[in-house]
Amino acid sequence: MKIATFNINGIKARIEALPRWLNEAQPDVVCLQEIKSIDENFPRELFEEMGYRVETHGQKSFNGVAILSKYPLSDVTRGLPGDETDEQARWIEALVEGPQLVRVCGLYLPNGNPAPGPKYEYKLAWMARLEERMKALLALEEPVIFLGDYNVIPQAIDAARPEAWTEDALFLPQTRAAFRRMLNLGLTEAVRTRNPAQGLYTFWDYQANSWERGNGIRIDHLLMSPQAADLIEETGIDKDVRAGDKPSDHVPVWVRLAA
DNA sequence: ATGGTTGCCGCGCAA
Repeated sequence: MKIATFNINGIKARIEALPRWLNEAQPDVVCLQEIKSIDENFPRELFEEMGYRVETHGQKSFNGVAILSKYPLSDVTRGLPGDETDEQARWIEALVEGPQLVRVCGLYLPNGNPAPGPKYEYKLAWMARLEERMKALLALEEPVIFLGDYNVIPQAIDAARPEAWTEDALFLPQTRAAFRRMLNLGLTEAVRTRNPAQGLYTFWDYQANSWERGNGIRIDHLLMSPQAADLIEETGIDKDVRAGDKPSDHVPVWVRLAA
């Protein structure tokens, strides 16, 4: 079972690139971020015709997350618990009823810039709520994957030019400490645990020829519960997608599980 | 490089 995360930066803008990648990569489950669409405008039929179930948690213009799955989805939850006043669509959770029962939590963690400021405070508060949700689901001792755009550069080796990010909300010490706390709950970061190499990136800014210059960062992650980590067979970053026609600024990241 | 680019039912903002 192949499970992926992909920040598409707008479903309308990716109406060709996303199906193209789905046909090539054949993932069973995909968590999408930044669909930038309300539920009613999401082209669900397009993906249903490709054999996917579709669950969305949309928002007008900004944010918005979704899950595509070749297997039935149940127990769908929209919105990260812990703050009833939070209106931003950044969290969707579902139980995938495949050969393995796996819970997937698709997340779009706030960017947080500029820092310091209210946006950074919101990011840190959101990360605290995420940690609480992780604790609650880890207590079930079942396969769970928390995957998406974390907007966190975990270490200096996760940026081509780490010195350019020292004041950025994606790389500030408080941000990295909050991410480290999540790993310390007992979660395994799928890509890094399988590949310690430098130069693994998942995002290249549209600006300043970042892609051509190799100026990337690694901010899209899959965090696995112990029961999910035990099933990992392979991980990957579909870097070539960034060189395709009308690409997102992020590329897909995936894990293949046993069975 | 105080710029640069992309997407959003835009009229600036978020990334």
